[in-house]
Amino acid sequence: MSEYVSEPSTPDTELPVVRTLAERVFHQLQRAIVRGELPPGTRITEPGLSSHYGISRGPLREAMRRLETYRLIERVPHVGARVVKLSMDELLELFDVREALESMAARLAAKHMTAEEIAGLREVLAFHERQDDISSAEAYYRREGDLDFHYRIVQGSHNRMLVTLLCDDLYYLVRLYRTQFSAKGSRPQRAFVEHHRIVDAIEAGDAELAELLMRRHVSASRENVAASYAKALGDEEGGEVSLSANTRSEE
Amino acid sequence: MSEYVSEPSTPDTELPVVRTLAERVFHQLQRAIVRGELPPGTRITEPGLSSHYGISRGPLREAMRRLETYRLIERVPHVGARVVKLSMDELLELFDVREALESMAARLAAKHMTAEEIAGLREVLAFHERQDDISSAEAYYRREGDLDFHYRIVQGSHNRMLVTLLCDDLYYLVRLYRTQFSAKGSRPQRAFVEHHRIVDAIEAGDAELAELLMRRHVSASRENVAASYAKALGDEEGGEVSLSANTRSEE
DNA sequence: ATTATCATGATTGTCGACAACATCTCGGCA
DNA sequence: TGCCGAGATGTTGTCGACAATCATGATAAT
Repeated sequence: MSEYVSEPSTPDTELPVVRTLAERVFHQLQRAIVRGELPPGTRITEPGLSSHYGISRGPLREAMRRLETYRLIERVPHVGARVVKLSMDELLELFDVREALESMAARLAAKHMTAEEIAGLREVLAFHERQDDISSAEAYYRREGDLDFHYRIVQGSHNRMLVTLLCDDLYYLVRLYRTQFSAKGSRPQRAFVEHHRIVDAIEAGDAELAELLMRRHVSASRENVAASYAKALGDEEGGEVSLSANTRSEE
Repeated sequence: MSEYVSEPSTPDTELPVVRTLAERVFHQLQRAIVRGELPPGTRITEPGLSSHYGISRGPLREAMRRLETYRLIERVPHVGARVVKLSMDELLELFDVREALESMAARLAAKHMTAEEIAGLREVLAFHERQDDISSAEAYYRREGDLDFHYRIVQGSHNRMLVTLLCDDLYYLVRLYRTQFSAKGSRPQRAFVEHHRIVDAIEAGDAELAELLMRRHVSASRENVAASYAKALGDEEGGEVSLSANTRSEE
């Protein structure tokens, strides 16, 4: 996990120099949650974690507060905190938000993206295709790369608020949903085609088209997830569907 | 300020029972910042505020963390915190984000809004018009009511994530921008017409139209602000434009 | 047997103090 | 005179302890 494939110069999230204990334990907890090491619904207790990480409750509370802002945990005053429990409804809601924000990002990217950024974007795409040809089973990297693709477009919007919202606030939630619902990438071919068309539109500076295509792209992903879920729900004859339904969010 | 006009049953933000010191001082600081009592760029020092509010630094730090997540203050490790400094660039970025999210909200509202919610929306509109006829100078209430209009549509989307993002996270930033740039409401007639058409589309269940109209509505507001700013900038012949330029964000 | 009440335990909220760090000031030196 | 560095000062980061609150389980009354 920590070793990336290191091909198209991974976005390199600036490797933030951790200057404080709270930051360090925050990143550790964040990774643990996103990876599923702390399953959803797990009760988070301050004395427990502070002793586990060997720090005081002060920095730990700060870390938990930051986790709360990322919506990775939920806190109730005087009661405690739990790792966020994900529902299919909320996943679909997240798709709607992404559809709105990422289509806007694509629109702005078509206007503001530099030639270098577009080149980097094509590089990512080419790498994905190679990766897919070689070992199609290695869905993990593809998924990460998928996020990379969207990540770069958002960056290309040159809208700092948009970047913060999508890449900082919602990014980890998306990743959590993927591990949650054990997304098995499917229909990669179609996704690749859509990706290429989006880049084409961006390169052509066609803001409206880029926006429309990104919108369809996210929407199609949403419908795919919803359909898979409905099918899984039908297979269990109205019974409760296990959380790790065979949904696909190839992004 | 604290007494509202109390006409169309103000959205009544559930009046959250403050269960902890940190929450209380958080709300106090939030109000102080949004109202401009703590001007932008003001240095926030923990000992100062903790003694001012008569509480310890612990709860105060928690309040400041929450303010940071609302982007009302900016913190740098080991250095300190300041009330956020607003630039015109960031205001325009915020408009782009709002355009994306609120148009999506209007789309969803057209699908999911109940008859009661639509009736409440019309009530707000009617109240605004009355208010406008009587005392057009009382821009403050109109502006608040304006936010109320958008607020209700977002609520009508029935998308909790969208509601949280717009009403909880970005709401206070929008209010801060308004006090910042001393928005003097203009072109209220046109805004009213646009508001009515949006409600019509929602009532008709026309999602695409509602989305398009809301998008134009926010976009027009954005362009209005940008134009006012450009004009003010021209009036000063390239000189530095005062922060409280005569921009209008009546939306 | 069921429900209400209360004691117990654990967890969160709050506090004050100490340590680490950054900034500012002032003196020395080229 | 201007620049650099050491010390002083204030702020933030961290810690441990105490108080307030909530969940749990046992006990007793109906």
